[in-house]
Amino acid sequence: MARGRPRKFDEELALTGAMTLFWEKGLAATSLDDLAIAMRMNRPSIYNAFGNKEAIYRRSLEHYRMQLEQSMLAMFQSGRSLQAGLYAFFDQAIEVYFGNNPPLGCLAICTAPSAAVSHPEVGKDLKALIALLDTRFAERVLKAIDEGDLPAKAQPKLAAQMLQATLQSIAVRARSGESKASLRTLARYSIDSILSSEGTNL
Amino acid sequence: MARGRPRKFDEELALTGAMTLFWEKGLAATSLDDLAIAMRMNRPSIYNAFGNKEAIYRRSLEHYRMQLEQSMLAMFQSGRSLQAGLYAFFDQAIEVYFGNNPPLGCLAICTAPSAAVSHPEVGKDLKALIALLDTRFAERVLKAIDEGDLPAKAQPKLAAQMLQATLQSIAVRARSGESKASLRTLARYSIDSILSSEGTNL
DNA sequence: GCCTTTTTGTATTATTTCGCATAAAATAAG
DNA sequence: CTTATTTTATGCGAAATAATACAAAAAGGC
Repeated sequence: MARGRPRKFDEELALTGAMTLFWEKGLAATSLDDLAIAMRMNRPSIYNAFGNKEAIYRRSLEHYRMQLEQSMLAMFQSGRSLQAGLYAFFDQAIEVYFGNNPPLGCLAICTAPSAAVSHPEVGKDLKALIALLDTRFAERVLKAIDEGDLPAKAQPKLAAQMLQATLQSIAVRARSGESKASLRTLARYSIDSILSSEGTNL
Repeated sequence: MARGRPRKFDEELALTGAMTLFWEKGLAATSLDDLAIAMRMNRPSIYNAFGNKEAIYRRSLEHYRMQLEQSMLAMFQSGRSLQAGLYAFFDQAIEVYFGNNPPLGCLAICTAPSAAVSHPEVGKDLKALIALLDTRFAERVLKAIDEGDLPAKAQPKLAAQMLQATLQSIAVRARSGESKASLRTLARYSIDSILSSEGTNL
């Protein structure tokens, strides 16, 4: 098989290029001409391979989500304590948010909400991504309870939502021009505060 | 004075119309044709009165900020306790975030980050708005310390940032399609958790 | 009543953008 | 070698978009 003319473009590379562009400009402000350059393809090939602009954006978001899940899995599986694991994960997230100049924050949180109303499917993708993070954080907190690091009365779902709120806020703040140092501080203090309130318990 | 031909449009009404449109579609996806209809003006008048699209967006954001400050001031000045005031403020914010169908969340948090890189002045506006909220929340927490409702070792700046993180997350979640009830619950639990961790103190 | 000033509204222009039509190129199958 | 299949690449065309030019309209100042 692999019948016709072979593809010239690298799908992985094309998606990465598209993702980078969307990350900077958002969905609406990115033109297909810009995408064609960034993906090293010409427009007809893009339509053929991926579909319209919304479809490319959603693929980029999916690509981003997969990288994020890898990162969370690393936090999970390393033998670190809950606190140490969260420190490491947030540090890594901050590195990603500041990986460009100027800092772009989080692709999903900083660009998807703007597009979510005009593009309901993007809204669903965003909702699913947020739900996924809630679940992953909650699983990690639950594990800490099972291992006796947190009291049984701790509330994993609430802690998870508060952790994600912290992450989202850091993403927006990074893109708005706040310093990396101040956000690292915010991350550590917030994690400590959330864990301590779970520990003492209201 | 008031020399030339009188203005036909209502500046307040025009700004409200522009704000509504930007709130739904964001900066990039909103065309000047759409704006002209929403503002009940024709394009040349818009350029004359407000300038280009970025300038209109920034004016809309300023308009939004003023409404937000009013809301925070109300929370401040009423005789309510810190917790009750925060409950009321977050309830009101959630009502705003769900005021349209579908819910649009927060104009600033949901649409400005996407535009912030291509429009650096919008980025500065966003940063200033976030800083303003940090300050206002911190002032309120400080007042609670002065009045003996929180121990002196509480950290107003951290609590303020965590409160704002909660607010921002609720804004994004509202726009992504989560239910109003779940976000009210999240608000209350988060406020309680933040205040309790300030009360006990790490 | 005339002049100045400011806004309005029609129209225009140049550019961008999306999406596709069409033919050539490149490969596998028979 | 011929045919079928898939992708590439040039380019087209219709629509949308931003921004401005220009004359008419509507007010105040003298």
